Amino acid sequence: MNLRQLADSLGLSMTTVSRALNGYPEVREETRARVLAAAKAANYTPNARARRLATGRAMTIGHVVPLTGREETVNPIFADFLAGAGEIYAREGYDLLLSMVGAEETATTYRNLAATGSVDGVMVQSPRIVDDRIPLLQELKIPFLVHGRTGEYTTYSWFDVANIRAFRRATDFLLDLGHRRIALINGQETLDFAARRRKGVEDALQERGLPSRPEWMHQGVMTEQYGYTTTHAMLAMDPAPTAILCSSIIPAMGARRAIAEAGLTLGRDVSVICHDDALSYLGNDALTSPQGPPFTATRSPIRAAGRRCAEMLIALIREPDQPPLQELWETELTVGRSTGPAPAT
Amino acid sequence: MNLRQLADSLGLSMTTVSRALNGYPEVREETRARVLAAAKAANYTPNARARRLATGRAMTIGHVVPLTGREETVNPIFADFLAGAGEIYAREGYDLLLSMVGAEETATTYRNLAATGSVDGVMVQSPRIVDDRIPLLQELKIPFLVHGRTGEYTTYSWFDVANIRAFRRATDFLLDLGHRRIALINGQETLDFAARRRKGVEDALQERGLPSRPEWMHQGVMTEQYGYTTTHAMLAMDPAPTAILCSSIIPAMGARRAIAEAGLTLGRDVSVICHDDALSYLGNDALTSPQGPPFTATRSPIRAAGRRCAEMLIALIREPDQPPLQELWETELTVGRSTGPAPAT
DNA sequence: TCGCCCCTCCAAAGCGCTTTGGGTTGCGGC
DNA sequence: GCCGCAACCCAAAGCGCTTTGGAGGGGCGA
Repeated sequence: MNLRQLADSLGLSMTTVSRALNGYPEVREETRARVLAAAKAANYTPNARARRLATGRAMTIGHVVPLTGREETVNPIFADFLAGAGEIYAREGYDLLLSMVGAEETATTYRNLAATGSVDGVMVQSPRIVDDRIPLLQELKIPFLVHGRTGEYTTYSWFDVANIRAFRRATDFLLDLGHRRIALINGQETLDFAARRRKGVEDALQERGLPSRPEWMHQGVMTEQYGYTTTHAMLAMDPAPTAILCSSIIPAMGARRAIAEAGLTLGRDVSVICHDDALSYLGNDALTSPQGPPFTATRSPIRAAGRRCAEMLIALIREPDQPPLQELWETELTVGRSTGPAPAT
Repeated sequence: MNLRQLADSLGLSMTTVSRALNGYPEVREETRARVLAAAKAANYTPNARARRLATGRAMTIGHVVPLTGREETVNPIFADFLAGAGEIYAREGYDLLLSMVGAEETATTYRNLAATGSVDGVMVQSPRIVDDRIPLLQELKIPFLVHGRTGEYTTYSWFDVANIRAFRRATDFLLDLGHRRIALINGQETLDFAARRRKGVEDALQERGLPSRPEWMHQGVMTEQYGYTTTHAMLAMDPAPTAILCSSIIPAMGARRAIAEAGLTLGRDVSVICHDDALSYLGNDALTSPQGPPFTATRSPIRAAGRRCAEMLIALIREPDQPPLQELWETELTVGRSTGPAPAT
């Protein structure tokens, strides 16, 4: 069933039927009702391909998720981010076009999406400290929103969490507990968010006149194994750190494993704070444990971020000539069972 | 730059240019070369929207990922599965349309995708024991591949791993180690794969004349917390199980946490076997640990499954009238450090 | 030289929708 | 009775591509 057949069956023109269905005012309410009833009865849905061509809008948003590292690891936050964004897209009638490619191919991918016109806008994730995707997308004149930020960030739209403040606060929290030997297990510091987090840690240390010791400042792809091996190695040092900051709950779980394996107790012998994106299958809430959540964490639900990013991007698509939208969310420090006063030694 | 402009600039018709670009034989090689050179110089890429309308093919594949549980948890395997599938789609020129919706809305979503013609085929994931999506898609006459299987599974195309055999084998492994008190932390048993895994466990127990004790057979959404709370509760029982099978590495990590917290040693006091989908950020390989991988596991890389599923689905799209494709992969039992002989008691 | 065929290329007709630019009709005001 | 204006509705022109059904011209055999 297509528009022409529906129009013929109603004895109306395609124009009128189209207008009736799309809510235009030039059609009598009685006629509109007839059309809607017939469309429903015939189970008619406009062909999206034709509509996209006719309107020039793809009603589709592209997410290009970069795979990182040799193993092409998928950043685990991305599933929940997508779930959040997808909620909004579905509500607003947008489709989601997903493309997962190695970091080197992302530029080509964006270029292609723009050239073929298969999307109305794109989401940019995990920006690097220097990231050519942003000038590229500006050149391509395609609406985009950056989740995170980098470089000269007054010229484009972004959504970010206050990474420096979050990690500064977390470090202060450890310092206040008496910790002086503080380590960082960070994401890859070519990524902007990781660089910021490191700065937060260093700022806090510096303010108290403490050096940041290179042998305790680690960066890498944030897997569980990475957290494990790094912690394992650091615990063998003399002196060993008494507290560890982790850039994500996943390496934090690896750290926990290494600590347990070394016969130490988390939150007593070694403290751990991580950033918690509130991943749905790695919950860190207190629900099930009356003593509080397992990890002390800087918390910022990634799913909510996905929702907000989607809203902002859609706003940009609808009103392309507005000034850049920028939004910075604070994180929340939730105290859990993974931190405690620095051991006496 | 569109096709007409390119054709005009070359002094050729749109027909010829189109044919030259798409590799049709009715064009002289010299002309084709000229066209290709001009297209490249002008940075011409055909408009995908127009092409989709003209060809009637969407060159897009839909993935409808069901969110499960009250928290609308995203199954963690889905990111790596998508990464695998996306690799193949990119290679074959297909786009990936992603839709994440609650389990109740999946039917509507499929119906919509079919009606609007925005996809050429769809991937069905996490089939339930009775799943109305399969008859629905058959009725809609849209090519689909089921990742997993259910019901009368001769009539449609699917890809699955041998879940019964995998968990039967894992249970036998524990039994051979002397364990007699064996627990299962399973996924939701309305899902077909979870039901099969349970059957595998029960078959193995039954063969040795052992009962499967309901208080040790658990099912739920496979989060880390779920593994933790379930294990925590079981360890407080008298007698407590000496071995636990987990349906995924994520609850297994929760189990490990509960075991450590109870002052017990994994692989000595309590053994754990899990199914390992080889998630990229939760690696279980031996690379970094000479004593072997952390968990003994039935292993089946989900990313490879994604690749294979994509290949099969594309084959179905290209040749819709062929008999159903069906493929069953075996899992591999990798022995790690989480299992050991049953304790003496 | 003629006729046929093959090699190249082209005009035009879609694909199924939206949207522009009118046409008709009916009614109130003068 | 005529004009102007809403209120409704329509025909047709796209959107940018693919594809059908030729058309023209050169080479070859008769």
